[in-house]
Amino acid sequence: MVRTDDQQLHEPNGDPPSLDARKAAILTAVVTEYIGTALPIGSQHVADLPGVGVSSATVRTEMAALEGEGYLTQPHTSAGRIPTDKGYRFFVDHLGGPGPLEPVQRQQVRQFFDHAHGEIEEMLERTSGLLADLTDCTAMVVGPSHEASAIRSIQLVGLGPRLALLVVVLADGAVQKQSIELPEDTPEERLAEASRHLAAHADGVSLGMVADRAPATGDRATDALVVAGLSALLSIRPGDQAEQLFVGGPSRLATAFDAVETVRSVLTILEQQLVVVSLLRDVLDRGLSVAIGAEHGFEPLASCAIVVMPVSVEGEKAGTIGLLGPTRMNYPQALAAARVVGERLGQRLGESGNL
Amino acid sequence: MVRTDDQQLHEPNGDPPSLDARKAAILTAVVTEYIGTALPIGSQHVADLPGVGVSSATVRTEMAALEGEGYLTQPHTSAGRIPTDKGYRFFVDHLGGPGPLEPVQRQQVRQFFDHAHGEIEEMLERTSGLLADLTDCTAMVVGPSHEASAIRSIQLVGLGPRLALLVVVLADGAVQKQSIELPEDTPEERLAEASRHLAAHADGVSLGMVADRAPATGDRATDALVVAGLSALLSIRPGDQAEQLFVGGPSRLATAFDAVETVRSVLTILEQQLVVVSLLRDVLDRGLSVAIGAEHGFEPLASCAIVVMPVSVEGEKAGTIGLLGPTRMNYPQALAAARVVGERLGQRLGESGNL
DNA sequence: GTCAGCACTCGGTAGAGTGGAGTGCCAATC
DNA sequence: GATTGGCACTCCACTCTACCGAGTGCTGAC
Repeated sequence: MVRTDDQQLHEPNGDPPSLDARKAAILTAVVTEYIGTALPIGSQHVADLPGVGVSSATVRTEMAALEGEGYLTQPHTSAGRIPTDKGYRFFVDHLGGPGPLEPVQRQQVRQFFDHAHGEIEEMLERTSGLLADLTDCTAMVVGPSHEASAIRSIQLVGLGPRLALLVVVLADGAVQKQSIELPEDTPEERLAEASRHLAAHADGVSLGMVADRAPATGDRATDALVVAGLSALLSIRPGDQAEQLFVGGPSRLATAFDAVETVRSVLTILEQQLVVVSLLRDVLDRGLSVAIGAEHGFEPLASCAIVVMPVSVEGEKAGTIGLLGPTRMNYPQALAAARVVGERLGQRLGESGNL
Repeated sequence: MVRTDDQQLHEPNGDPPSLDARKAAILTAVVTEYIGTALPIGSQHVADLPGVGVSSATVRTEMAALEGEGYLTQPHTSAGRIPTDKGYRFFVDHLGGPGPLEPVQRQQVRQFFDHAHGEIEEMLERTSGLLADLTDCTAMVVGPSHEASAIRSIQLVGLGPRLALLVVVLADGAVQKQSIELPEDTPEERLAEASRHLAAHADGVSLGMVADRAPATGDRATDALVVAGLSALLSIRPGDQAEQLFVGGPSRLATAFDAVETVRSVLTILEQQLVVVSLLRDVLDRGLSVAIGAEHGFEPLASCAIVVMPVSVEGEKAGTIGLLGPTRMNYPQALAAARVVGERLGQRLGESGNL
């Protein structure tokens, strides 16, 4: 396992690979073919490929070596080779970044964002669908955290005799709300008055920075209302749950895996919003853009790979894009789609959101 | 297929069944057992059950008759019987309405609604999860249509130099929004002025009833803004899409079906919000609370059954609950859970929403 | 009408045989 | 010394067969 470090990686993995050109070419060929066919790749098959100018016997020798070094494995003797997680890792690390997208897909993305409009949540939801379409993977889109977004408007709206709604509009276009119970027969004016006080106190302040005490208003009943509003306001940002998750195309999982049990367990994970969001964050925090198999350290997803791509608006982090597929997913395509969609989404959020 | 009509059904099916008590008991036994085991049920197995006081030979005769009448079928000769859609239909029609829920589950529902609070959308989302937990089916919750809900507050909030957000608060606690492009350098006061005019025009009016023309304000720039706001307001209710759909526990599908292809196709359906919502409405419109197999006339879900339950607040329709599972789903349990959760949800919406 | 008994059917499983894809190794070649 | 064609070997996937057992339909007795 110990090996000399003769190569710089943009995604170091603790065990920097050192493969000569031919081994690299063969490994790449196996990965590419396996991604396409999902069938073990034999030496003859590789030798037949253009770019590999050696006989199958030579390929066999090299493949045996690659297996010894942990890049390839055999489902059984006398079968072809399939890549290990380490093999995929090498492949991904040597892609040289995400490639370009197919022209048709470029067009699809352009068209999508040209017609995207209106609500931010709806757009994020539809973006997850777009990504799923582009990549045939399940897509995850994490919306921007509203923690740092300034409050643009804050208002108490009466809904019934004992019920009001605190409505907060943020600078990024998000609207948050929280219901508040009222003492019987609170007059409309008192709601308006409390609204004004809350606005004076919190307008322009970022959601995460709102002080938990407001100056007194002079009227005791109004003060009570302001306190209630403030506590509702503070409850809007319950730590981690701030980010919304949109999952697109979960049905693709059933295409990717043929064991129904695998599908079930992965779907179960996807139902847990918090787990998914923190998993994505975790991968990003470790500086990875791809997590393959066991790399993300999350056992139930050991047969999956995850592609993550931060979405940023004018340099500021404004969300995350994720793609979930089998370890034999089409990495170049997934990375390209994630990059392009991420960029366009960031632009779009910048146009409309203004963080 | 033509048969005499000697029995009233609360869910007529075009071909009212007439089975003597013993046939009915045997059919019910087969359905119940098959729901539990997912294995074909043999005559011996049925004869062993308490309540069926005849020998397996007699059961065989009856089962052959039931098969002839289309209630049962055999996967192959020399296998036990499994119910047909018609068999399930008979079973469901003769349940005598949804039964009671298990005490543990009752407790679970009570606890859930005691702790439910805050945002309506979040509660509906979590309700779908609750239903999935209770029934082991995929749950669908359709939120109330906001068409008839009165506007309580309408406001234009400036987000950037060329962008504003129209925020509409409805009496049922829903908040709708739509972004509006502004002419360069629209002053805050003009937004406020336009907000006031919009409010005067639309406040108290139900979302579906807003007139598409507002009286002039006297100022041309403000008028333009009001017109823009009004058109945004009208675009908020794009016909069918008004209802929000929350899907809970799609992973249960992977438990229910062992063919990954079935799972994939059903998941694909669930991704199409519009299709699901109108499917549920369609079933309800036909006066059914259960649609089995081909009954809903939707080919891709031929191996599924759907349980629907309207949610009403003070007699007004305020949403729909749906359960999706295999035709061999546990109907009594599903119906019971749907009824109880539907009732509690209606109450809850009544408390907080005030339609 | 009910039931025990019986012959029959047919799916599922286990075991044997076969074909083929792919491997590892080796000796010949460049 | 690297490369390659040749060859023996392995082992999966598939087929065929036999067989067990669950379950059926039928029949004749009660």
